[in-house]
Amino acid sequence: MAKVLTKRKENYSQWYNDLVIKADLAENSAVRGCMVIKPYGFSIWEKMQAALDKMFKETGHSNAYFPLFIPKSFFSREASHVEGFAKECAVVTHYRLKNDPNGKGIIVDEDAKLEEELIVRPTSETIIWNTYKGWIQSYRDLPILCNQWANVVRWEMRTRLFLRTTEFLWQEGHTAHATKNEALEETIKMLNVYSEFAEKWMALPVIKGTKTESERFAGAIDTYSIEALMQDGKALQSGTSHFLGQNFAKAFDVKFANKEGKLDYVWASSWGVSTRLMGALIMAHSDDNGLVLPPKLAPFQVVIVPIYKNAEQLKKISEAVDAIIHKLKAKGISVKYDDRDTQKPGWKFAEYELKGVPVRLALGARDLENNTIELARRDTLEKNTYPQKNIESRIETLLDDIQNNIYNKAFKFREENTYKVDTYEEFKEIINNKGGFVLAHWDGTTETEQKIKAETKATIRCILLDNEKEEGKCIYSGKPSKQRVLFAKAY
RNA sequence: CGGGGUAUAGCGUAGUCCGGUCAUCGCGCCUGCUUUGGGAGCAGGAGGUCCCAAGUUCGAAUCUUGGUACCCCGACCA
Repeated sequence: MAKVLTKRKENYSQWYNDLVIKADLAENSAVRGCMVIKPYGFSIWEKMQAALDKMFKETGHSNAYFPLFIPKSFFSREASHVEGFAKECAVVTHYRLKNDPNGKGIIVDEDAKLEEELIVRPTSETIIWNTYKGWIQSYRDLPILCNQWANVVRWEMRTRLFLRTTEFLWQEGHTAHATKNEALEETIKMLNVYSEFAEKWMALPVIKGTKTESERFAGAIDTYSIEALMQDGKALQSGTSHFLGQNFAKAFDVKFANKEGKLDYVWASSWGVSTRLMGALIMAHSDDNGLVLPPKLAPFQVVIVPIYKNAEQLKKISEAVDAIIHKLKAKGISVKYDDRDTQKPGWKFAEYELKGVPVRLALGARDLENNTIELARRDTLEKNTYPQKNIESRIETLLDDIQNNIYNKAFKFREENTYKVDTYEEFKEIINNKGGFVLAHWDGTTETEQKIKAETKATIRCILLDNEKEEGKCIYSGKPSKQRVLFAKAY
């Protein structure tokens, strides 16, 4: 028992840290706040990228790439944008090192000071809108639908693997439109792409909504987000889509001639998801034995472990396994055959459980005699022996079952941990003791929101999009409210 | 940036109060044999700038001073 995880009940955040390390997903690097994403973790991210990228392209977007560095002056163009990001920017001031004249190592060459400092992008609206100015003259140039896969840097005070790191990987879409309506439609369309990805691929139920003014993206008119509930009762913002209005067009003077020949500012959206989704994936489904991966995002969906006493036996087992692998691959199922003789079967079982491989097959001498194979599913930890014949069809069905089962489990958890409350006492009781989503009336003021946050640490995660209107009274101020909003403690 | 901690082998640790057979133990690693259907057993072995620097002392992982790094709590965190 070399690698045991802290139990979720004992210390949820320790459990998360243990899991990330022990499942070989990522580790802290020599650079404070920056992580190394290890091959196994990165291949999950690649699966996410591939699925999202396909969805972006199917909705008409193209990938492009913009610079890592942004001239400092660009940031001051949009007032609230700079205010939102100024405190967490990494700044490049010099472009050369030299040998220390005192003989100790190398130092920054003060003669190589930049005329204008460069900011390492925390997000790319400014450099992109500066670029779009050159691309747009007429309504015929619109819309522009670009996405970029990139790394960004935000100098956070406290970091956690995947959930908040100084450098992280993400995609950011930046679109330009001739009309307000079209930009708004785009914003909603991409929010829906995100929620579909979360639910269909990550098996993660999410709630769609708009952010309140205080939680809004710096520079946006409206921020939409998808919110997921983690197993410890905290919310994780898993993706955002912003309606930017004409804010950035005005800041970067991007005008176009419309059909009537009149000049107008361009309308914009931007939207993104990051490696934070890895954190959501881990925390939503995993258990005290390790990671639980949805089959659609698992680096390999099936692992096969041979159990043998000698080389001759292994050869026979491998022949039977090869036939099964062939049939699985024909069905598009990814499979890994682990016939290493450096690790023992029991070790491999524990290892692949820790890594969340959805289906494990084991085949030994006993099975050779009976033409059987042992099948274990990760989500329920059930284990059974079946005939080898048609095992590929059984697995094909099973993978769908697992995908659905973990979604349903997460959905049920969210349902059981979502509360409607009408008094502040009840609200505090749930937020402090149970956690989860709380639907409550709010008077719509930032002041009330801040007071609730200060007293309970709970914030308004979003104002639900598909929420029925309901008259009520704000739980804090008692003032009238038209609908409930979603509160939770958040990551 | 405030408050509190920690730094000993690849990882996790004991020892620090009270200076001297004190560098401990577990995991991991290497070799051999036996094993292999849930993280194997036995035997042997390798691995150390006790964070760095200066000081006190016959003698420092241990005491003093200064530095550095990291962790936790808070503040901050579209």
